[in-house]
Amino acid sequence: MLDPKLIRQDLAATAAKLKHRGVTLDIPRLNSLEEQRKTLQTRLQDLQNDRNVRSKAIGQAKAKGENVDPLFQELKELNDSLKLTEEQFTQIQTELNDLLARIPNIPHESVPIGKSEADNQIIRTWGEPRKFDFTPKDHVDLGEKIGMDFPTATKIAGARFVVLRGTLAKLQRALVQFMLDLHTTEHGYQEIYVPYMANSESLFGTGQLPNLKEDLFAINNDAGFYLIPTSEVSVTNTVRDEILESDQLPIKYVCHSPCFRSEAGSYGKDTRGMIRNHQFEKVELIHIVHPDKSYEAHEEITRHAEKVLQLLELPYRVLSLCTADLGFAAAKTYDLEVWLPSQNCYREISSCSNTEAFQSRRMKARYRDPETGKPELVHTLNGSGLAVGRTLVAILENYQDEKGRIKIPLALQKYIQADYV
RNA sequence: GGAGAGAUGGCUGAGUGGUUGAAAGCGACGGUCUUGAAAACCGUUGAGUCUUUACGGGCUCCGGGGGUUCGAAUCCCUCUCUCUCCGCCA
Repeated sequence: MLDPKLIRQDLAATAAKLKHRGVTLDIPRLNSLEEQRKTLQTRLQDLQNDRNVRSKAIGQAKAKGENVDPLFQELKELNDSLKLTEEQFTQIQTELNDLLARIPNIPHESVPIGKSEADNQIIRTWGEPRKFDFTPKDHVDLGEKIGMDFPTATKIAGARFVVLRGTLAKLQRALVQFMLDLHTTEHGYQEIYVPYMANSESLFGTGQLPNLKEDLFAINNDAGFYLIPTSEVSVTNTVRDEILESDQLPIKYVCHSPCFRSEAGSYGKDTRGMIRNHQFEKVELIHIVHPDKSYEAHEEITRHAEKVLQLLELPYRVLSLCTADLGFAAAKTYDLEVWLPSQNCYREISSCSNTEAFQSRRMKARYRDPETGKPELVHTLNGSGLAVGRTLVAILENYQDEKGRIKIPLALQKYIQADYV
């Protein structure tokens, strides 16, 4: 959520910045709603004040044993107009809030302006794509021979699921273990385990609701749970409605979880293999930081995700997403893209975003400023470190030999006692 | 699943219709005292929001939502959560 003050006081400039994201604000409507809100709220509060004062007077008069009947009559009339004003105010306020809740974050000034993903900016490239003296197979061809089973997954659940058996299942587990160990021992994260279902307040807090509801799996029960599309939802919401002491910051969590995405709207896209499944494993990095430190933290979290790829010796590049490609909550995002030989291109394997106060405002996640003693919004960041399913894909494809065997990366050999899968 | 008890400020905990945003204690902060510290004493100490250049003033909030009433932390309905006992169970 944007600061409502921007809508009130700086609407034109805000609209101009959002225009780069391809979002057009309905300025006349916002202005009109805001004007009505102000009028109604002032009127409502005056009426409430009037009611409070008079009601107190009744209490005092009664205590003295005076006749209070005339006072009753006045208040009954006042209450009628109060009720009416209250209804009008609530309606306008709801309308305005619904509108505000659907406005995405404002891109940071360092974000490249662009019209599509083609305008994303390459920040750096690491490693050299391997030269093959044979035609590299894709992860599906490689995987099917060693325990990657799509037909069985389809039977159990449907399309966009996978069954992994034997060493392949173990390889995925080794990747999780490796990433968690790296981030907890080398990068100073605290490991955290969280629910894989979340309520709508949490999904609203991180920005998946109301706009991105289509991407979620809803649980069909009274509690109104959703399966988490990323543990960012659960982990970031640990600080929802909290006022943290400033010495608690920064908070750095690492969390392994499955992620569930409906992939509505991506029909026909990456239908083959493990690239885009309804369920996948991810190790997520979360920072809760002082607002002055969030861009520093953004570089740090990105480096931490990169480190995983470096240790696995997987070639990758870092992109700064342009204004048109930014996610709803993000002010700035670096995507990490890993080299996939079968596709002869780089594919997203991590996304590291600074949401600034966008999520914390929705969540009321604050820290106490030691100078003023006042609560202020924290900044929140999230980054995949990494998407485990896609890392598995990258390893299969980059570490294959001519016979279709997969060499185990050096960094994983302490987790998996084999040279090859 | 059955029976019961609860949910109040950073914490403990009073408050069952009328100057109660809320006693008291603890904690925290500031001050006095002290060479310094402790103790003691005095004072301050919730959040959100609206309005205002500012000073200030107002409104809302006692788990969430709804209702009764001139007036609700207090009464009613409902939901959520917590605790105790029983049953079941990874």
